[in-house]
Amino acid sequence: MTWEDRLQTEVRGLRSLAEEEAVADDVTLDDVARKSGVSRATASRALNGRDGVRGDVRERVEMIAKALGYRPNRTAKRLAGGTTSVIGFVLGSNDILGDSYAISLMQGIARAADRLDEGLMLLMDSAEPSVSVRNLISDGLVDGVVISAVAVGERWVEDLLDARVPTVLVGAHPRRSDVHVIDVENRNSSAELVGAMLDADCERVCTVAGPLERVDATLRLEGFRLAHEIRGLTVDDASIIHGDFSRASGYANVDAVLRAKPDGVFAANDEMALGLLRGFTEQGRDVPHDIMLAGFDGTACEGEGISLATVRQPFDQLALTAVETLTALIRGEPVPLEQVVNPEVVLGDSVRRREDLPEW
Amino acid sequence: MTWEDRLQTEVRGLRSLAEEEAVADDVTLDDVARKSGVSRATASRALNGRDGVRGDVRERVEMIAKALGYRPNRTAKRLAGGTTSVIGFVLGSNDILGDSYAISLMQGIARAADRLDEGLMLLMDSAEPSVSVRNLISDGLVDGVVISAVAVGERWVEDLLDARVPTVLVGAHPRRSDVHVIDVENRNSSAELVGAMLDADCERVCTVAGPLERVDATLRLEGFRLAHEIRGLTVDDASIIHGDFSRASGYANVDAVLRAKPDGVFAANDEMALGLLRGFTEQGRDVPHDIMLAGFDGTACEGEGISLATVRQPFDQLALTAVETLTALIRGEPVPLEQVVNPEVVLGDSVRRREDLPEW
DNA sequence: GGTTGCGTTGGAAGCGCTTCCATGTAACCA
DNA sequence: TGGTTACATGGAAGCGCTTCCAACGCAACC
Repeated sequence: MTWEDRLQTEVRGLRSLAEEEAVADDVTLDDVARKSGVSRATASRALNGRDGVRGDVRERVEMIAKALGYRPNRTAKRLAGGTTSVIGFVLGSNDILGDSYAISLMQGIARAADRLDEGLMLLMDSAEPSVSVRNLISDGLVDGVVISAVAVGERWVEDLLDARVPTVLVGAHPRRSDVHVIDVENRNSSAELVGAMLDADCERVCTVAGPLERVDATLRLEGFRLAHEIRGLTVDDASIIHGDFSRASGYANVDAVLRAKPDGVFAANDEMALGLLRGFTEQGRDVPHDIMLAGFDGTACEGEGISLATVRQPFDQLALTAVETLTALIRGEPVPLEQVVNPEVVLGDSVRRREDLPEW
Repeated sequence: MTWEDRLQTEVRGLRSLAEEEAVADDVTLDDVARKSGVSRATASRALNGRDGVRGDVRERVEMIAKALGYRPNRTAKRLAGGTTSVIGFVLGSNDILGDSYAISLMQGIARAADRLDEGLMLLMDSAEPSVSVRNLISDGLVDGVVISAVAVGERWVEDLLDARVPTVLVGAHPRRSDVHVIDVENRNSSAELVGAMLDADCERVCTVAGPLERVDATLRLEGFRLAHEIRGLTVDDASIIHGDFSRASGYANVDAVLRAKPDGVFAANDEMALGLLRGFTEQGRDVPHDIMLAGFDGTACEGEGISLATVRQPFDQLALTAVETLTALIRGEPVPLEQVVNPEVVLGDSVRRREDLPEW
C-alpha cells in the first residue's frame, strides 16, 4: 500500500465521517493542520493560496480540508487581519416595493455574492445621522460595498466614497470620476430601440425621460435623439416629456404624451412604460396598433401581461462584474475605473412593424 | 474643581476630539478602559450591562465610551464567544421581483434590524446542495435567521429548524409546532373584509384562494367561509377558485371568476387581485361598479393606480417583532412560540357600499 | 478584633485565524 | 567542501473582545 493509497483511504474515511455527522461543524484550521501533519501556519498558507508551500503539501492539505468539510471561520479570519469575504449592499431608506430596478439589482447582487462565496450584508441607509452605513463598515463586518447609482447625491454615499472604503457603484456618478463604476450601455441601446420603432414605420415617436440629474436618464434621452439624428429626423421639444422613473409618473403623463400625438413612445424605464400602458388601455388605445410602446430595464415581469419592447439589463452579469470588481478592489488588485456591460435590446409585442401586425 | 467637573471637562475634550477626526475609527475597548481607569474586563462588563459593576463606574465608562465614539468591533465580539448582533434573512433562489410580499417583508426586516442595531445578512438559498445557508451560519457570521414561511417545505428550512440555529418563522408552519412563529392574523381579518363586501350589498362574492398547502392561504379561505357563515349564507364550490398567489394566476383566473358571476371577489392576496383587475378592465368590467374587488397584504402600491380594499399587513411591526423575538432567542431568553399581529382592514375604492357609489 | 462573606475588580486565557520572524534544510556557487 | 542563497516550515504574537478565576477590599458578623 503506497502512501498515496493510504491517504486516499484515510480521506474516504474522513469523508464518510463528515457525512455521517450531518454537518461537520466546527472543523478548525487546527484540525486540518493536525490531520495533515503540518502547522497551522502552513495549513493557512496552503488554503489561502499564498506561496511558500511545497506543491504536494498544499495538495494534501487541500484534500484533507475538503474531506473534513473544513470551512474557515470568517469571523476569525477577519479579526486576524484578513478579509471577511463579506460585502455590503446599501438599501435606501425609501420604499423599494415599486422600484423594480433596485429589486432586480439587489437580487442580482445576492446571486453573484452567493456564487462567489461572498457574504452579503444589507446595509440600511437609516434616516438618522448618516453614520449608519459608516458604522457597519467600521464595525468590521464588511470589506466593501456595492451601491446603486440611484443613491448618488445622498450624503452617506459621498461619505463612503471619501472614506477609503472599497466601493463599487452600479451606474454612473454624475460628478466624480474617481469612483469605480459598472454600468450598462445606455445610449446606443436606447438609440437602437427607438430606431426599431422608427423603422417599424412610426411617424412620430416621443419619449418620457427620467430625471435628468441622473446620468442614465440623460444617456437614454441622448439615445432617443441619436436614433432620430441617424435617420435625419428632427426632435421637437414637444416630443420629450419628463417623468421621474416611477410607474405613477408614467400614468400621470399619459395625457401629456397623447397630446403630442405620437404613434410610438419610448419610456426611459419599464415602470413608466407600464404606467403609460395602463393609461393607454383605459383610454382605449391599443398597444401596439394605435401606439407602440417601449421601455428600458427589462423589469416588467410576466405578471404584467405584456411582452414589452425594452432594453433588458443583464442584471446577473452586471452584478457579477460589480462583485468581482469589488473583491478585486478589496484584494488590492488594480481594476479599471469604468466598466460597461452591454444589454440586450428586446422587441416584444409592443413594438411591431406595421405590416407584421395582425389585422385589427 | 471637583472630580466631577474634571471629568466633564475631559469628556468635552474627548468629544470634540472625536468629532474633529470625522469618524473616530478604531476606538477599542482598551482605549475606553484606559481612559476610564479600569481594566478591559470591567469596561466590557459595564458596557454590556453585566452586573458586578459599581454604579458610578458603569456610568463613567459609558460616558467615556460615548464621548470617544466607541463602537465595539462585532467581529471580535463574536469570536470571543459573544454574539455578532448580526442576523440573517433568507432569500429564496427564485425571482422575488413579482413577489411583493417577500419584498415588503424583507424591507421590513431590514428596517427592524437597522432600528435594533442588528446587522442583516442576506442569505441566498442557492440551487446547489442545500448547504449554503447552513454554511453561512457555521461560518460564524450570523447568530440566527428569520425566514419567511413561503420557503417552508424547502429542504434547507427543515435543516435549519433541525439544527439548533435560532430561527424565527414569519408565517405559520403547516406541520411543526416546535418553531417560533410570528404571523399576521389571517382568518378574522379576511372574514371582516369579505364581510364588508357582503354588507356592501354584494349578492355573490367569490374568492380566488392561494395554494392551500400554505397555512395563510387556508386561513384566508376559512375567513371567506366564516364571513358567509356569520351571515347565514352558504358557500358553493363554484365560488372558490384556486390560484397560486401570483399576479399571473390572478389574470389567468379572470374567466373562471366571471363564470361564477360574482359581484364581488376576494383575492387571497393583492398580486392576484391586481391580475384580476387587469382582466376585468380588459373585459370592460368596472371595479367597483360592476364587481367589487378585495385583496390581502397591502402590497399594491400607488403606482398601480387603484386604492384596493385589502388587509394591510403591518410589515414593520411584523418584522420588528420577528427580529426582537430572534434576538431574545439568541440571548437565551424565553419567548412565546407563537405571536400573532393584527393587520388593518382597509376598504379602498374597490369596495364601496352600493348607495355610496357615484352615479354611473 | 478576627473572621466570614459578599460584591468588585484585574489578570489572563482563549475564540480561530493570519502573518512576522526565526529556524531548518536543500540547493547553489566558488 | 565551506559558505551562501532560496525556499519551506513551525513557533508565537496578536487581532478586540468575553469570561473564568483569583485577589482584593469592605461591611457585617460572632
